[in-house]
Amino acid sequence: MADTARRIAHIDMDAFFASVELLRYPQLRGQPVVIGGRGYDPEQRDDGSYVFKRLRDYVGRGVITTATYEARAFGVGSAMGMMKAAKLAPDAILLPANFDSYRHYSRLFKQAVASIAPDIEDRGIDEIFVDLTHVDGETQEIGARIKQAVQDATGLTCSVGITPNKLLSKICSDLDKPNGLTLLGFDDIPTRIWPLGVRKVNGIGPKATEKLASLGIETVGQLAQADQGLLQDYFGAHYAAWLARVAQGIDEREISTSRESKSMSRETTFERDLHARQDRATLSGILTTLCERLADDLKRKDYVSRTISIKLRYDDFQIVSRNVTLPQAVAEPAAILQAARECLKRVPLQRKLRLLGVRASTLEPPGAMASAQQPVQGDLFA
DNA sequence: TCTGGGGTCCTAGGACCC
DNA sequence: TCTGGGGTCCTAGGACCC
Repeated sequence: MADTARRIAHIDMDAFFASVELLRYPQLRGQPVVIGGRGYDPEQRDDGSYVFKRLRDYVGRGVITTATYEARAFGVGSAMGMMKAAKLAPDAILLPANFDSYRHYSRLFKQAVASIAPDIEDRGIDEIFVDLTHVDGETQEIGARIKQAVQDATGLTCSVGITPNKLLSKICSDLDKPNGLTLLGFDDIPTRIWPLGVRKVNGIGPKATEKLASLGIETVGQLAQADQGLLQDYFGAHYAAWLARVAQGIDEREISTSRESKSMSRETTFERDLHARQDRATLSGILTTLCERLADDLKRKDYVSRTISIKLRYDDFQIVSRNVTLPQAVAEPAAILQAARECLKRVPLQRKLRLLGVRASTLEPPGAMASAQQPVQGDLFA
């Protein structure tokens, strides 16, 4: 289908986790608030009021997952380490993440949009793509209706971009945050898109941005003018061709309304770095728990897995992974644990560890369920 | 004591098969 | 005294996204 015929919306909830928390704690409205960390909750006084933790009081590892716009004014943002954030905004209110609550509001917001336009592609807990091509009405008016429906269902605002494709809509939903509604057509690309930094493009990350900068390419417009041979030399034919299309605002991808999971995983960062020998019992317990949780996830979603992987992050942040593909798909915790131990044997364990993870991929419906597994054996993390 | 946890997709090399 | 060539599966790592 030609892009000119399509109307694609990208809908992004504004500061989602933090906004949900403000529904629960409206007294914090207008203040810098960040979500992150673990192992604490606001303390409730006898009179029902709360004692909130400040960012400066936090000890431990972790990152900020969301910051209110008041907190962002201090330079605090998503994925920033807590210690760094505490230096920038020591007095910001700190709240722990409450994923059950976010999932609840996520469902409400998606249902509200679905009542207006049913062709929805899930892009995580707080954003979606929606195909409005066959929805009656003016684009602007549909956008306003969607925002109102989300507000009515959740009490939360979102930002919406509506353009002929996913690439442009994703960029546009970000142009007027929070509570924005941005429409754009192909004719607007030179004036609205080309001045933007390449990093605004979904799929151009930190590495590619840096590489492009080294070629003197900072904006999408400069990318559009770049020599194709040069891009190929630096990025390979495939990515170079994609970059060229993206710079022209070309993106033919369809909305994908349902997708099977490709993998499921569980991982955890330890409160302190652990050593394979000295902390063997602790690590063994953690590995067992991860495998049990993963088995629960598989069971809940009704999958079995043929490939089990482990992931380690050393104290120097180096990541290694090992995986094993089994003759029979598995879902039982003991079988996953056994496979994970096999993987562990093949990984260097001299350095201290910061993170341990287990992943299940090559997922299948249970069908012919895996036969009974051998009892777990071996010494590693026993 | 900077730097979470859950994902997807791509690349590249080796094994193995016809 | 050359070492085809395609296809698939498996493994490990890396970029990127929310």
